Amino acid sequence: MGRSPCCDKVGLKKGPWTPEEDQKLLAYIEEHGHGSWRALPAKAGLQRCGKSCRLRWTNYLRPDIKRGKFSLQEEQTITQLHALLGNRWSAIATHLPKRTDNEIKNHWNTHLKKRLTKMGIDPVTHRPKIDALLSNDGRSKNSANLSHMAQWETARLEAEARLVRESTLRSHSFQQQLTAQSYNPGSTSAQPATSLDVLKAWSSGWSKSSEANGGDLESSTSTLSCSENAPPIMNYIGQNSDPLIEFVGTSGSSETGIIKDESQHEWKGLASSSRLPESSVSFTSNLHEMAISMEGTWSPESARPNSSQFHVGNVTKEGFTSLLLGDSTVQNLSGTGKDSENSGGSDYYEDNKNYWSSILNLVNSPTSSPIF
DNA sequence: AATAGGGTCAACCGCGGTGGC
DNA sequence: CGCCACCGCGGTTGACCCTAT
Repeated sequence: MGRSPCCDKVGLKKGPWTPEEDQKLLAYIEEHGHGSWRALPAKAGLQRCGKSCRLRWTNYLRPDIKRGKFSLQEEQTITQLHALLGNRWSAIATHLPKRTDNEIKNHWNTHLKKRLTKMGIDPVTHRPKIDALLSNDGRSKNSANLSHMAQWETARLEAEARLVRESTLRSHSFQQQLTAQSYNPGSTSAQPATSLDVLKAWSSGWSKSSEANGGDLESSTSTLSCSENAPPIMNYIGQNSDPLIEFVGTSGSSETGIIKDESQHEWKGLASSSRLPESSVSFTSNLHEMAISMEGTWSPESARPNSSQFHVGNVTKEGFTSLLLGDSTVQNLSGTGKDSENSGGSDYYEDNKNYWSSILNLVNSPTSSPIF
């Protein structure tokens, strides 16, 4: 096809860069800019392919790169954004100034992911791995989950479509801003920006509609009628008689668990066949891109003492992050008296709301990417 | 001191998206 | 409209480093 031969060309060097090569590349870019990466190596006198030069520049030589250990703040940011965006490292990197996507990806894979795993949290979904602890019959548990998922996805689509309509009516100016960002040309970070703004809009839209409707939305199947306090995302949990907690991050990778894959397929199928208004379709698409869903099953058993190493059922996502970062004060959360039948109650919702609020704060932060 | 095993991270690979022709 | 060249992204690899034995 039209793919460039790149490094397959004979005579081109591969492997680690020497200081001399670095110097050549630096000197050339400082003087001329990189221009066309493909043409650069010849002009700079390098026996490398353009791709290799670009990578070396963006991941190592660029002057605005911060190297060294990640701070706790950075780790928290990565964890939260990963919960939100999945493996979209470039999008995550836009919120960590001076860090490259490659560096963040490596740090996640070698440190943060392992820490989460050790804590019994699925690093893909950012939810506790409680199924195995709760059930001696993992298969039946999984199929129970799957059967719930179709319901959740249907309800979610309905809810989102409704929110779209409300949001459109309520905030025309917001829509203009959203549209402008969606079509921001040449910016690879535009998509996450849009998605996160959608989250913000959704959150605010919900609180308004909640006030207007007394928290009771029209659809009998809607999951938006369950909690007075929770933001809409949180409302996807708890409609069922089972309190639910599951975070399914839509990442670019395909090797994740059965539940996540099934969820995505369900979603796509429903989205393609649903009769949403045009604007809703794009909005919904963005929401899906936003990579947040919550489904699956959770049982009060998980909140009982001795049910697991820590009371995962009560640990909020904020708690996960803090646990990950060794925040003992939040660790205590998991051990407090929330192991009753009220596990899925207001404290639970409040904690989860806090988690997502922290993400929203994160993306709203002035130190974040200028796209916000 | 030698070495095996695990961890880390820079670099590569291959794919998808996009724009020009 | 289709082809091609290019760029950027995410996944993977492998060389190097560190630590335990």
